Amino acid sequence: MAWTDERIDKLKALWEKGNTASQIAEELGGVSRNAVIGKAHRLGLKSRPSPVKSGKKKAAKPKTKTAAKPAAAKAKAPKPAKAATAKPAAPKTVAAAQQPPAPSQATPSQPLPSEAVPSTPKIVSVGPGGFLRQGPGDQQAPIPPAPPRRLVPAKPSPEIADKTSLLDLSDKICRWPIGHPGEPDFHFCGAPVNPGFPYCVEHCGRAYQAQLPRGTRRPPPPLPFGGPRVR
DNA sequence: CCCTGATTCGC
DNA sequence: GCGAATCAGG
Repeated sequence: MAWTDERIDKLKALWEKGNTASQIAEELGGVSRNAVIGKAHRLGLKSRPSPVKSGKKKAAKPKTKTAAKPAAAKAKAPKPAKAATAKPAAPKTVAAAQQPPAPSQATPSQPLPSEAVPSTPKIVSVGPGGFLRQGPGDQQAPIPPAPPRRLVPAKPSPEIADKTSLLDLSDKICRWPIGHPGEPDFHFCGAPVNPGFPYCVEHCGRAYQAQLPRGTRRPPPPLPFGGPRVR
């Protein structure tokens, strides 16, 4: 079974939705669990709670079907794994509560010019509402906003009459979740996004306002506010 | 044993 | 690129 665009799309959606590889495989049909996992990794999907992680070393697995060649020894070097070289783990949150990564020790043959360490490698700007905004290279909402547990916005928008499902998400529609994942009527706002943000104008206000530390909250920004420049 | 995802490596 | 085989933790 070939990995068509649609199948890949579904794989992504289901994977990120939290389905297990087995479930995804069954859903897609024609593929094994391993195929799903393999594809997921090739797609660069992030790993989800996996039982086996490693900090342990992996045992080598000599899987030579036709001919066993221990002598060859392959190029299968035991992965040093976390060598802790200059490899930023690419933190996803830009929240203020971010912790500095463990200081890597000096790399051999790479004398550091000095301790000149860029304090803010990422481009971050502040939007009118006081929330942080990310540069184009690093997309993703700062923090998934905690959606209202028991309160649902009266009526988000008429467009979602058909329920905006996970599969319907795009960068042009509001991703604000309505309801709780798992509920039969769980869906997303689906309204047109505030340009440059993952949510519509209304939900941008809610999402980012909620990010502000307690005590420093300021009155809700006058809506609509328009990110970079709305014209 | 079952499940899970991660990884390897022949194809 | 694909995925069976294998590994390894729960």
